[in-house]
Amino acid sequence: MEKSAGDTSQGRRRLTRERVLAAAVGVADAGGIGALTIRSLAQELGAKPMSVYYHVANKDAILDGIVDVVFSEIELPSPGGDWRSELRRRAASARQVLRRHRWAIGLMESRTTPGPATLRHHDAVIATLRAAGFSLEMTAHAYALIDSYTYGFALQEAGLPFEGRDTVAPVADSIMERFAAGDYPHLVEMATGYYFKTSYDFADEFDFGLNLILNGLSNSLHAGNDS
Amino acid sequence: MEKSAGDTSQGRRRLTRERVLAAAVGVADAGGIGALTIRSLAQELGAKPMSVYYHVANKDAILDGIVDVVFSEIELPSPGGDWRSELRRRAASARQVLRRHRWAIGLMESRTTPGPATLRHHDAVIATLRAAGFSLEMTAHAYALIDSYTYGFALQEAGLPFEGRDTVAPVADSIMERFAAGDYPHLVEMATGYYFKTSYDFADEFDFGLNLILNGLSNSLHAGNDS
DNA sequence: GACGGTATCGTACTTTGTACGAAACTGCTA
DNA sequence: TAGCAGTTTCGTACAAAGTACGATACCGTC
Repeated sequence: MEKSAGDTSQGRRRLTRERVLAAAVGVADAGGIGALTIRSLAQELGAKPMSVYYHVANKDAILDGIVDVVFSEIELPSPGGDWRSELRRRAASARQVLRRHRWAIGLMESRTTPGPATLRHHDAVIATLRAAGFSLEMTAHAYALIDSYTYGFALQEAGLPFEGRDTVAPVADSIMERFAAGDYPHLVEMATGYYFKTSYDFADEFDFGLNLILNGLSNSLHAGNDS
Repeated sequence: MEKSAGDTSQGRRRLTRERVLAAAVGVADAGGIGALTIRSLAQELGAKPMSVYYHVANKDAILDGIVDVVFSEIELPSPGGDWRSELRRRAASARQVLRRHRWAIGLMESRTTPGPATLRHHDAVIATLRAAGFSLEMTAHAYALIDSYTYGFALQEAGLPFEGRDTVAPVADSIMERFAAGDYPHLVEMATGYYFKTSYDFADEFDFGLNLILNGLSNSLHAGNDS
């Protein structure tokens, strides 16, 4: 009749909202968002399904919660430093985090109640832009632009059937079969002539676009106009 | 004993994959993707649940299918015309379509098997870039950039708790309560000083970013280098 | 050692996807 | 016209998942 010993795999100590959310992130990371059920979550926590409901209102609250957890993992830009490198750093961090938690980007659409980490994140980005000298209007423009690009890139990455270098080729063949009819000639050209080269990694595209955007914003900033 | 008369609301004629998918889009548009169940879909079609399974393998196939339907609604750019206006047109169309079907953007993450309309769409964009004189490498860059921005913008729009002008103010108050503590000062500054003005419409941000991107790409094209 | 709040859990109901096979329908041939 | 072979629709039933409700176990305090 020992107390709090002999756990299966996970810790058996008291549940908390934080532990619940952390476990939920773990389950989603491991098996996709579809694998995240109250029952699987409870098992991960070494508890019974209904126990998690003491710490979380319902599954929607869990989804809101883990989105906020994901945001909390993104490095914040600091309004003091050079705005371009700060924003570059946070964009790179955001992309890495969203890569680590592929399911997150698909969740962001449906969650309209941002958590504290999410708000803090947005606040820091706006602060950085304002400190750099952007007007309110230009800050809105820049903010929408940068975030759209960052999350959009992550969205595309999440939809790719392969990941990184070397995993492209195996997938290529099965995909190419569907193109046998000769439709989509330009897609085929890009695929065979560029994408399917083993040296290609879609992730490398990120920097090109980000640089172009930051350069454009820098010009707008110094020119002082908005278009 | 009349034949094929006296329907309730929807047509009672034979089901087809197309009708099933169209009805699915309708249900999702009306009540969100969460409202799309086999049973609700069957009711919309004036049929019984199991009947749809003759035309569609399972629910996942329906999700794949309606994503492709959404893509089919986006205007294609034509490789002949001015590439900037062509891409602007298709970007605007894409945004409108994704606004009409808010649920679609959240679905794109999980669907890794693109349908014919999706492939045709991508093919047309690539064709336009190639026709404009972009190299394979630059086409890849431009493509990733433009699409990331377009879909990312739609993703952000979908997550907004309000829509368009005039609907901002009502939501503003309830949101502001959460900021009472004084955290997020820059977010508050943007909100009160800019976003919550009744003249503000987030949708207007789209053109600014798109112009900046197209200008940047145009420069890269004429300069002939990649960075 | 009794007690009141805190935390966990057992049971059971509802919703949803869908397997399985039967029934209804359709066009065609004898 | 009757029968037949697909083709299409549907009835029944079960498993997985969210969660309401109330009971039980735990835990620090007097």
